[in-house]
Amino acid sequence: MYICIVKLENAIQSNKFKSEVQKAGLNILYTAWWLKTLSCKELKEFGLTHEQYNVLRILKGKHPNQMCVKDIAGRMIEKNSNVPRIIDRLVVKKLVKRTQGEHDGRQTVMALTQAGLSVLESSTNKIDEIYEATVSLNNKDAAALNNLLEKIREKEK
Amino acid sequence: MYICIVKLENAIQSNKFKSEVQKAGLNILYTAWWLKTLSCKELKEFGLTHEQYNVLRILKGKHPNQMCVKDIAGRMIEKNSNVPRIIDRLVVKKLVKRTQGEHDGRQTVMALTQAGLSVLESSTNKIDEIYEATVSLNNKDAAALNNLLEKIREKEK
DNA sequence: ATAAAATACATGTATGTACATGTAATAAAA
DNA sequence: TTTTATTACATGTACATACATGTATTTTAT
Repeated sequence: MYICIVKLENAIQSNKFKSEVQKAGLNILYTAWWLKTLSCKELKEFGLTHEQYNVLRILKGKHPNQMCVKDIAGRMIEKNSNVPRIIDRLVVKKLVKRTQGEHDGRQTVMALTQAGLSVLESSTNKIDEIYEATVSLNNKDAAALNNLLEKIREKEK
Repeated sequence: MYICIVKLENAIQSNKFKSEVQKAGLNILYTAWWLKTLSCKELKEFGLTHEQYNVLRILKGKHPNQMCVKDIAGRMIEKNSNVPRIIDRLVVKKLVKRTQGEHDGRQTVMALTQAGLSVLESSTNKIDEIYEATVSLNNKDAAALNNLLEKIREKEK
């Protein structure tokens, strides 16, 4: 049991930031890594990786209907994820059932199996629990954070 | 030229968030991916990956002195990075010089080469430029964001 | 001084990212 | 209708992550 290193300066052992904006960039990257690590540790006992969990969560959104690869990819957090290969592994574990598309022969369509649904539910409970215990942020702060993050990304590209 | 998708709801095509806190978690992960993609695209023309750039930046902090693997690893944003192998690639490109430690034979110590310093400087200029043009956040907002992110991580673990 | 423990790093494997390219099915154009 | 373009996905490669394990060197304990 030890106190988590809070300050970015400690986490990456540097205090030479050009600006608050540059520091914010690093802070977002570091916090994302921290959050990801947090849930990965929990997911491991369910035999899932972060991205496999993400795909299961997305599939649940349409359950018991099927989704094609493209629809899943569009909902992934990391857009360059190679969805077909993540699904390969979920199919091997029988958490997802994959069949050829009917009205469009190019598509492969996926649905959660009963096992997939059940693993998803227990792992989600576990992650919610950990977040509850570890991510210290009230609703008001979370809303402020959401606004700031969306502000960052608002420029044309 | 198109307008960047701002809202997380659009980015991951979902609006079923359990709470602002859960949404904030996803928002951080997505924004980190967005930032990373932004700089990766620029780094590519310098033949660098995100993590290789991070190592060069860290080495510059002590330049022209050397650093060992452990010191570099402690400063990485993603703590599970496999520093020895990232360095392998930088050595091949002659951006970093690696030698055996003297006062401790277990260590390998690294320093930037002149080429490494020069690539680092031009790529840093390019990235600063892109951030300036794309990351829309003023200093006050950035400071608020930094506080919120550090607040998230403040719990014991 | 010798054995045991710890440290610093290298290496191996499964999985994922980022991106290029290939292939079959569908849609659009001539 | 036939050609051409596009779409949806599969596959390949280089690099990175996450984690386990191996190896040499140093430190500590006996």
